[in-house]
Amino acid sequence: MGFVTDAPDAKAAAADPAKRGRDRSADVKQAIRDSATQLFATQGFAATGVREIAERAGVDPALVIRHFGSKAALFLGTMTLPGSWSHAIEGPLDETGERLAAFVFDQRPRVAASGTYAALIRASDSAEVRHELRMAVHRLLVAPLRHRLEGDDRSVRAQLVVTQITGLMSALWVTEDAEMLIGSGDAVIRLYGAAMQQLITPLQAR
Amino acid sequence: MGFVTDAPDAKAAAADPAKRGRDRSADVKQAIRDSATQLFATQGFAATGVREIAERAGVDPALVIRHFGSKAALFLGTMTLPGSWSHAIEGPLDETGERLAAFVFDQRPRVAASGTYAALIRASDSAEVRHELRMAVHRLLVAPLRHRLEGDDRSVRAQLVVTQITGLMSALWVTEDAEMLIGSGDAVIRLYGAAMQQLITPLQAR
DNA sequence: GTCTATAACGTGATAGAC
DNA sequence: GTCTATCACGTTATAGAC
Repeated sequence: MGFVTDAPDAKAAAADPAKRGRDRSADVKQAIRDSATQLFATQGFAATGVREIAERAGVDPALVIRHFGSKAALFLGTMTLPGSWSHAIEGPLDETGERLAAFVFDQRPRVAASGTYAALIRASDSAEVRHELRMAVHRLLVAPLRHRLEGDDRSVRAQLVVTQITGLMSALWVTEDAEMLIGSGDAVIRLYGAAMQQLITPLQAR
Repeated sequence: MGFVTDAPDAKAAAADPAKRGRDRSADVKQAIRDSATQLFATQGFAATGVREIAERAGVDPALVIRHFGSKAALFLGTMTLPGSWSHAIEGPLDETGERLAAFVFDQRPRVAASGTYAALIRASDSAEVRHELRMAVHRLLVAPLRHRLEGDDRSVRAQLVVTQITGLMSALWVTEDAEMLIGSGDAVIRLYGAAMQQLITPLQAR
């Protein structure tokens, strides 16, 4: 397979076999968590096997289940959206649209963010994953953004700006729309930023 | 399970057992296709079994594979986005944003459109599905829309309007964002429509 | 008692024999 | 076209090591 991202042989990162009992157990659990995070984010839920996670962590497959209950629970426990949107949301209000677009655009190579989002969307047939996803998006994006808006329909507008953001994330990370990448990032940021700005600070004009 | 949409017992729709040879074979194939379309659109790829598809079509499970090669190929062959966007795209240009938003919003109860889109997105870990999805979206939305735009950056703008559309589809059909439904459809259509209009007929002002 | 490893079960998709 | 075998999967039962 071969991943570009990091250590070619992260196996046996499991634990110092010299350790015993609770110490080693914690290490094993962490090794499983790390392995799962990597694999889920790069391959998704369905394509990643429990045996594969275990092998990469250097432990027995049964341990994965014993420690986390099920593959689904492990997925839910590890796949959490990283929340570093504060800078994009908290700057000057009249350029927030562009900052948001630029932020999404710049995350492209980062597997932690883009891979996690894609994995969650693709696993969203589970009601639990959908719930997790909605909560995370609300906490990280909708709520902070709504807090900054002024005027009418604040809630709906915040929600809709986030809908635009997730649309961009989907295009870049889920369906991987290549045209948009070559289509000059600058234009994307400027134009999509303006479209979001329309809902952040609405113009009276029409 | 119980589906709200249609015939409670569509089983044995397979074929008239009196028929022979090529005739019956075509009927069987169609019955499998119908069954698969229904089930994939309501339950998604992973949750739908070959046995289940076969039972609903009234045929042997092995026939499903024999006729379509694999479950994945059957999925690819049946899940195609319905394309009835013409009205929304072809009306007066200065209200296209609202028409697009309204069209998406009104599709909500229709499983054929919403379920198919959700199923495709969730199966988009397959490179083939991603390709299929991009082609369909381009053919149904990006190309017709770009054809109607004027001014600079037509291609990018068309692409970005479609990004907004898919964002709305994701929110309504994939993550199933409930707040937006109660959040008064009228406001959603008006506001999101305006945001799309921003890219369809850009204002010079700022 | 607690953590780990072996082996086995049930179910899924699919391939091959008839 | 139908039946049965195969193989990989998630998961569990159970026994071993400290």
